[in-house]
Amino acid sequence: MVMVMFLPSQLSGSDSRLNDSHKSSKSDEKHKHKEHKHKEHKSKERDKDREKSKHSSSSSKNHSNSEYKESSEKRHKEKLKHRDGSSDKHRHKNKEKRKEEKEKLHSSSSGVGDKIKKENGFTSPPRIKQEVDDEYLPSVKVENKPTKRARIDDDVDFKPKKPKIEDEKRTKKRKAEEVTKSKKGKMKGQADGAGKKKKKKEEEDKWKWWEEERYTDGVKWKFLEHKGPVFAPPYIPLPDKVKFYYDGKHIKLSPQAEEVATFFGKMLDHEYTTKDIFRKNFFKDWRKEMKPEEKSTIVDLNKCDFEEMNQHFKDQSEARKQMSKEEKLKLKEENEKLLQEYGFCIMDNHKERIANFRIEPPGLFRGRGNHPKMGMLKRRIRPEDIIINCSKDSKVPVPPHGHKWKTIRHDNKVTWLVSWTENIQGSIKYIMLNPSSRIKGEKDWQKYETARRLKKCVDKIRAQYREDWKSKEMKVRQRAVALYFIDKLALRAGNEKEEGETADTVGCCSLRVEHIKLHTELDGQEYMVEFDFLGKDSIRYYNKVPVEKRVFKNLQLFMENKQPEDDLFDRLNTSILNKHLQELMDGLTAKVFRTYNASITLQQQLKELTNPDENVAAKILSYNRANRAVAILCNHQRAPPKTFEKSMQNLQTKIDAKKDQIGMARRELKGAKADHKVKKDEKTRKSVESKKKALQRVEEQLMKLEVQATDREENKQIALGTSKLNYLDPRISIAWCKKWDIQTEKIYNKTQREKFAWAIDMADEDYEF
DNA sequence: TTACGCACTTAGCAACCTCTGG
DNA sequence: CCAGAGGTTGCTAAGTGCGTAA
Repeated sequence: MVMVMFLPSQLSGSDSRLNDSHKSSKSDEKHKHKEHKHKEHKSKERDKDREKSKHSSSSSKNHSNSEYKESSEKRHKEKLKHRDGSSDKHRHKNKEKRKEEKEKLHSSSSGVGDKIKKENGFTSPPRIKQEVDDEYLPSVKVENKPTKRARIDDDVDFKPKKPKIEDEKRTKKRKAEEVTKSKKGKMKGQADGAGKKKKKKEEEDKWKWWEEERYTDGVKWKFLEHKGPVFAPPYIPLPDKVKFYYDGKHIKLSPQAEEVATFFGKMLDHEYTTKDIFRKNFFKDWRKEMKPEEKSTIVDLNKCDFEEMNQHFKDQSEARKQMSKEEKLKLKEENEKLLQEYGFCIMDNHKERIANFRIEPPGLFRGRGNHPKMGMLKRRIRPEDIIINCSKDSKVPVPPHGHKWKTIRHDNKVTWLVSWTENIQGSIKYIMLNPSSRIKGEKDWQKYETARRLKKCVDKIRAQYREDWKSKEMKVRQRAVALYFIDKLALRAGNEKEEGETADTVGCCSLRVEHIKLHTELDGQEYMVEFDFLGKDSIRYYNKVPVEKRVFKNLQLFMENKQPEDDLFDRLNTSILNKHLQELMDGLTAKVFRTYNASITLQQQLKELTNPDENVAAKILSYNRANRAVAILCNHQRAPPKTFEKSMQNLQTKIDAKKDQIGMARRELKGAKADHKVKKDEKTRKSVESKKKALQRVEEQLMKLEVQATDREENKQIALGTSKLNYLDPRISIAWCKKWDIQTEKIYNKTQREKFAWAIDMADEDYEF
C-alpha cells in the first residue's frame, strides 16, 4: 500500500523554516517512555531547484556575500563585548542547580532542515470596514432592561448589504449604545431548496458583529449582565466502607483531611503520584489539612494506602457509564439547564456564550513538565474569593445563600465577568466569553490584520535585521539574531520567568548557551545550529538549521566565555525586542511573526499542494498537509495516541480487504465481459456495466482509505488543532474551500465554524492573506 | 530599569460523546 | 444493538505583552 512520508515541508524552498522536532520527544521524561522512529525525509529535488531560483535572496544561501568582513568583525569583537557593558542579566540564582540537572535531553533525530518557501512582499489592499447602513435600525437601548436580554431579535426584513470594508486601524468608532441590526441579504451560496426556511430563520438570529463598528479607546462593553459563576460541588464524604489505611491500620480521617486524600487517591494510576516532587508537595499540603492527631500519626506518605479510595472512584465512574438511558438523559438535561442559566451573559444587547462559567474545583496541582509545585493543593474557591465584574445598571449576580462576593466591580475596560486569585502561583483566573463572542472575535480578526500589515513590511524588517547583524553594538546584534530566529523558526518571544516557581522552559530571548550547539559543518551543510530546549508546556524543540555565516559568527561571539547556563542573549529581553519592533511597525510584537509566518505558509502551501484534478478527499489531504507544515513550523506536537499502532493496523486490514474486493470485482467484470462477448445480449451488457460500476466504487473506496492512512501516519506526532485555532487566518481556509468548492464542514467542525463565523461570512474565493 | 500585576492568548491532555461497522 | 475508535469539548496551565510602581 502507499504510505509515503511526504510532507509538504519536504517540498523544498531555500528558506528552511520548518523544524524537525516533532520527531523527537516532548520532554525528557516522556522521552524515556517513547520510541521514536526517525524517518528520513526525502526531499524532492524538483521543487527545490525551482524554489532556489525564485528566492535566492533569502536566508541560507548567502554565505558568499557574508564572507567579506570577517576580519573586521574580529577586530570589533573586543570593543563590542564591553561596549555597552551596562546590564548583565542576573540569572545566577539557580545556575548551579541547573548545572546538575541538565543531564539528559539528549537523543538526536534526523535533522534535515525542512524547507518551505516563504512568500514575500505580496500586498493586498486594505479592507476598510465602514459603517454602511442601508437599513439602519433605531438603536435599541437595552442596557438597563434585563427583560430585553434573551432575544437579540434581529427581526428585520433584510436587505443586501455588503460594502463592508474593514480597516485594521481602529479609526472608526462604534456607536456604543447603538446596535445596528444588520440583516444580511445574501445567503451566500446557499441555494439549497429544502430546509431553506429553517436555515433562513436560524441565520437571521446570528448577529454579525463584524459588520458593526468597533469600540475605540479601550472600552470593551457598555452593558454587561450575568449570573455569576457555578461553584464546584461540595465535598461528599466517603462511605464508611471505603477505608484508608496507614501502616496497615485503618484510620478514619477527618472530612478535611479525607477530601485532600481523595484527590491523591483518584490519581493513583497516574504517573504523577510516583514523582518525588509531587509526593512531597502533596504530603506537605495534606498535612496542613490534618487534625493534630492525624498529623502526629501520619508522618510518612509511603505508609499510606489509598487503594480503597482509588477503587471506590473507579467503581463510581464505572457505575456512571452503566447508567440507564433515562438517567443519562436526566443528567444531560440538568447540565443543559445549568448551561442555559449560567452559560450566557448579556453584553451590549446580545446574548453571548461564556467560555468557562464553572469555577475550577479543588484538587492537586498538575503542572506540566518538571514543575516544582506539582502536587500542591489547589484550594477550594468560595464566593468570598470571587470578584464580580458587570455593569452598574445590570442585575448583579446573587452569591450563594449565606455568602457574599469579595468585590463587585464595574470595569468596562476589561472583558472578564468573574475573577479570583489562585493559590499555587498567586495568579488571577478569569471567567470570560466564548471564542464565538464578539469580544473575542474582534480581537482575533484584529490579530490577523496586524499580521497582514507585517506582510507588507516584512521585507524591510528582514533587510534591517540582516544589516544589524553587523552592528557595532552588541545589543543590536543580539536583537537582530534573536529576531532572525523568531522570524525564521517561529520561536516564541521568551519572557523571563521566576526561577523555581515554574518548570524550566525557554523561548527565544531566554535561550541559554546550553540550548544550542554550533557546527561549522554537519550533515553536509555549513554553519549549522542545533537547537535543543524545552519550550512552552515543556514541549521539546529540537531542530538543526543552517544559518548564514554572519549569524553563525555572531552566535560564536555571544557564546564566548560563557557557561552553559548563561543567557545566550545577555543584552536582550522581550521588552527590549518588542520596543524595537514597535518602532518598525505599529502593533508589531514578537508573536505577530508566528501568526504571520503560520498564515503565509498555509496560503503558500495550499497554492502549491492543491491539485485541481484531484477529488475532494485528495484535496483535503492537501489541506491537511498544508496545515501540517504550519504545525511543524510552530512545533505543535502531541503524544502519539495510545491506540495509534492498533488503529493503523485496523486501517491496514481494511485496506487489504478492500484490495481483495477489488480483485474479486475485477474477476467478475472479466467474467461478465466474456459472457457478453459470447451472448451479446442486453442482459449481459447490463451486467458488464454494473460490474464496471461496482469495481469503480471499490477502487474509490480504497483510495479514500489509503489517503486516510497516509494522513494519519503523517499526523502521528503532530497536532493540527492549535495552529488551526490560533495561527491560521481562517479566511485563507475559507477562500480555499470556496475556490475548490469544498464544504466548510470538511475543514472546520461546529465549534470552529462558530469561532470563525466572521471569516466564513466575509471571505470570498480570492481572499489573499 | 527592573519588577510586578494584570489581562488576555495559546497549549496539550483527557474525559466525554458520537458515529461506524460488526 | 453494542463496542470502541476517533472526533469534540472542557479544562486549566503556561505563555505574551502592556502598564505602572518601586
